[in-house]
Amino acid sequence: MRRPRLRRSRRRRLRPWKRHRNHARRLEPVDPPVGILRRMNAVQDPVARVEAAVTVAVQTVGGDAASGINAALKPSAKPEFGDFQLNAAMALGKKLGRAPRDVAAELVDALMAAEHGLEDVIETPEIAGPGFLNIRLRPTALATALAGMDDDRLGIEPEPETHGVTIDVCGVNVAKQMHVGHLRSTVIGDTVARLFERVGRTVHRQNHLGDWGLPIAMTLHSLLARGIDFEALDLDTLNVAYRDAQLEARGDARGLDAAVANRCGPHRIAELEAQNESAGAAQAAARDALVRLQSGDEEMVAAWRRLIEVTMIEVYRACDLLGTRIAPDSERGESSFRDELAEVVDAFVRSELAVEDDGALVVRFDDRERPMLIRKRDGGFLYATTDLAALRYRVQELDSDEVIYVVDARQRDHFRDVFDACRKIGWATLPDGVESKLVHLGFGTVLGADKKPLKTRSGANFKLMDLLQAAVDRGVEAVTSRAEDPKAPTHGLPTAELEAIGRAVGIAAIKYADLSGDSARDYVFDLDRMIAFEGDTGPYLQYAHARLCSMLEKAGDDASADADFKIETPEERRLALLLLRYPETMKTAAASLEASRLCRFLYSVATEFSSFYSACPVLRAEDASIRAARIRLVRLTRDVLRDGLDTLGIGAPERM
RNA sequence: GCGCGCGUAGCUCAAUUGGAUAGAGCAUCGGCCUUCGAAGCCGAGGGUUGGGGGUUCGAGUCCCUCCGCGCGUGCCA
Repeated sequence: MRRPRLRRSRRRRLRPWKRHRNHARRLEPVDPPVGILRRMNAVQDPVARVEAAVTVAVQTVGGDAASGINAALKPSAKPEFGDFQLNAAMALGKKLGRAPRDVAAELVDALMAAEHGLEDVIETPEIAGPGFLNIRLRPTALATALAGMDDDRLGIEPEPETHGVTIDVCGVNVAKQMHVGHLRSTVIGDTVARLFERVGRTVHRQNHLGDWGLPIAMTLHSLLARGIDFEALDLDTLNVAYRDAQLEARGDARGLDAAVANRCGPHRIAELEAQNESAGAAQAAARDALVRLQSGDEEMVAAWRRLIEVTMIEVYRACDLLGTRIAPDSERGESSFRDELAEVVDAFVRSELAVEDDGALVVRFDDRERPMLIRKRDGGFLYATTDLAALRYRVQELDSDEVIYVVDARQRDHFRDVFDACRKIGWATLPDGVESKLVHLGFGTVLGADKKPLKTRSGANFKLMDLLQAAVDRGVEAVTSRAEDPKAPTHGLPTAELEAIGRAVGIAAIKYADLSGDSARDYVFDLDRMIAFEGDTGPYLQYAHARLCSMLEKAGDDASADADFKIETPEERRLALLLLRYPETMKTAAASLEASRLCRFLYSVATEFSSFYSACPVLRAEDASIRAARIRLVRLTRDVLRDGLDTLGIGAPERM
């Protein structure tokens, strides 16, 4: 059970380059086989041909000094600097002790050597500033490159990796409503899963339900004691029972100590004593209930199953509305590891990683004072114990070379402990020797306008469904009122259809706002801004997509023709160069677990398309070949936007 | 106390991991709809990147130091 624990907090961020260093490294073409593959690919793809030639040229000019030099082609900072830039000359110059501009000149010669055959692909690079190489693709090469990615996969080749990836998502607790704290785990977790799926990985979403232990037993006891009808049970009743059970069992030992110390009156002390006594009684009853549940008591087990069922109906209502692929096959709650906990502890004791301390069993680490507790003095297990069992299952049984926990950033220390312990005992190593990567993708808190964790006016947590409903209402309202305009493409659509579009718009607003920033940071939940439809929002992307669809619909059969691309105007060029970066953007976003990269990319596509749209007539283009070429560019843009939004888990209506 | 993290335009965020004049959106101001969807486009103003020092051809980014803020920190999850 992962309590989101919404407490006061403001800003928290891990530096991406620290957090994801391992991911970034994985992308670099360090192995010779990858280099060869790239060069084979290069036959078709002009950009890949240039990249391959650059690698060779840097080797040729740098010799031994070339190792460790970044020979990657980067998109130019500005259009004046060409399409791509190579910054290797400066670093190489430093290493060789030579003037960077001289090195740059040699790089140009090596790059344009006849053996690479690049004369038809790029113009002769220009040397700028301290030694930047500015590279410009010839228009025909650009057209060839675009055609190369215009297929079902949009240029994204599936990764050959056969191990799976496991992603811990959602983190719901049985008998409790989903609230804001679950939004991010669900949205970010599902999108990261989609990113991996999009690049061809096998993904296991795991919903680690808090469905076991004393809190659940307390709730069951409370419900049964009150003779609640389990058939008619709903989540609200359940929620109240959960809260009451917690309060009942809590007591106030600290208050009592304080009262005695402060010489409070006998009446106050007696009151607190009574409260503690009843708390003790409630705890004893809960323990008794837990024992019955653990021993398989029929009534208790049936009630427990019903508890989960009632909770999950609501969970899937939210997950479905959010458009996630989180379903019952993702469920693997704490209860499913209950029989492994003693053995997990034994394993740590046997390997002498766990030692007794003040009656408890702890695992110690060399580099930190705080130990990790895996068994309480009273013999009970802790969440770390369950997490260790679950982690072993995820690596070993689900065969994962990467396990990602999408959980509140404040649990960072906890996961560091669990991961290190898991590695120490050897459970992070797969049978084939591959070391599984264990990652905590910690996210920041959702704040209210007052910069404090988002709460209702009465101080309670916002129910997730209420939040979503508010966004959906706004979306439906906006779409409906716009459809009243006789000129609007949505004018006259049936109400049900307008509502479906409005729902997609409202949900897009919330999801995009959650995904488009650095996930580790807190953000302010401001529905007005999210749904403003202006600027960097989900609805803006949907709008661009709807316009593209609208043009293609008007183009009729011409939309499906594969005319040759013709890239001539600056707007066409900027859009084309951007689209070419789609495959790489997707791979980087997946490897770095940063959906925000894909968001930023899609936003650029939408704005570049808008500029192209106002500058370049498409359907009304006078020249037939230009018209056909632009229609195909529009189609490719639409496909990328649709595919990208789908990967984010955001719906893309054809009209809005 | 110790540990982890954060500080960029009035506000919300970027900056491709050390590259060119720190970029977007919102807000403000000025242009653009009888013509492919104006939920849009084009343009303007707005910055001592918390302060100081260092490393080098080059620092928002790396190192040191100070200031401010947040989170975590042994028997809850």
